[in-house]
Amino acid sequence: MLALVDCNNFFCSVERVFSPGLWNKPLCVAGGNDGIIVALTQEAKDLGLKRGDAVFKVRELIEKHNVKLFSTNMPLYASMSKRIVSILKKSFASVENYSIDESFCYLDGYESLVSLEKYMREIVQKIALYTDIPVSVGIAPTKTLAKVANKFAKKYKAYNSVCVIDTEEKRRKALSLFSLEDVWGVGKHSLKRLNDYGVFTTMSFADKTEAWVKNKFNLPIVNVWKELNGEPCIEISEHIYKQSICTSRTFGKMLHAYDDLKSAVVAFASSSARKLRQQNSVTKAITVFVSSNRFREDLPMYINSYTEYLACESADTLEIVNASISALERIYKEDIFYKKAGVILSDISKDNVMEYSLFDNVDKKQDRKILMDTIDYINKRYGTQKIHLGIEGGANQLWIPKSDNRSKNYLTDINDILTIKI
DNA sequence: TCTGGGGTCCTAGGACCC
DNA sequence: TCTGGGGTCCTAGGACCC
Repeated sequence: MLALVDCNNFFCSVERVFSPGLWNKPLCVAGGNDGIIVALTQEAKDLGLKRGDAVFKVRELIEKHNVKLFSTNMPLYASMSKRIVSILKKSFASVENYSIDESFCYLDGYESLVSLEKYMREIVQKIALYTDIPVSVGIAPTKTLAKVANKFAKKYKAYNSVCVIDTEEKRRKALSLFSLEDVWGVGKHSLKRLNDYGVFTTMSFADKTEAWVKNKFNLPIVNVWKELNGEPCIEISEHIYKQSICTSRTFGKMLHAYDDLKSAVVAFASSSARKLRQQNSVTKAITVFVSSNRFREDLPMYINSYTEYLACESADTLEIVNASISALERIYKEDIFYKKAGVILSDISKDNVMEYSLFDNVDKKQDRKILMDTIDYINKRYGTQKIHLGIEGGANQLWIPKSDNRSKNYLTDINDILTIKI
């Protein structure tokens, strides 16, 4: 058995922790550039707002009902996420941190507990006590069934935050009430194909024979089918480090001049390099992509990318930045208004298996390593961007996305710590 | 005026080998 | 009419996830 612990409306709940007056009010969190809604509370959903709505299209609705709108504040959410994961890690031997707001806890060895359900409920209370974040728990023999159970725990108050699928009877009951499009791993495309074959409900899909499913679908859907029938197929995530690292932004305004675009790309490359070093990894491939505004039909459309390969692995900001500049030089075109760009690092491995080039000056490598460590140390201690490359530009970088409604960094910046008056 | 940012896994098909 | 048979590795792009 395993338990999926999932935070309710995570981004919104974190904002509410620091604005307690908002617990029963409608609130939304917008994505980068305050472009689209990425998270919203039940109260906001009840007003007709949806995840993915373009903010400018629903502005009227938001103002009419006095919906509180926040810009994304990832450092705040990441810090809160860490606190919740650390509570789980103290309670279970094996925890897989699946996403910023979800973790799988493996319950092998915990079966002897009088009641798993009761134990999980205590953890829910502990998380609420320590962090104020409401979470829901789904317990089942497979990840996909735990996802199903979790949805029930969220949807129906009577479960009191914890739902268990541990018998065949409960499994069949849950699947007959569960919408096929909500099944983990069934996307738009697969849903349509299933519908075309006359399969419209989760139960009828699970009740198909294995031969039928294998004959018509590829591995991912076959695995979903097995998991719905109680056979675990999705392993514990093996990757202890990311296999690709991306930093990309939609710009606050369109960029035209090469130098402006270059500052953005350099900043993204530099940020990706920092993330790379954080997980003690090195990269060999640096991809830069640029794009015009895909919604502007009156302007020329342009999307392109180029990948530079390093002679040998590196986590050195200067090397990665240089590679990204030469990639940008290959794809930059004049007469284009750029709206988005990004830098992707791939071909990543652990830095302890790093190769050195026969033609490299070893001293230089060591010096660079010390330089990077020092920069990371200073930026960690005194704030990101305290030390950065000159070509990233100053404080008025043109590419910086809009985020007018961003909350403070209550948990990660000493200057933003809340003052409580008693 | 304004339409996000980050990941993973799988597969088909090309390039290459004997 | 016939035009080998069998592999491996790599990559771009699709599908899906939060």
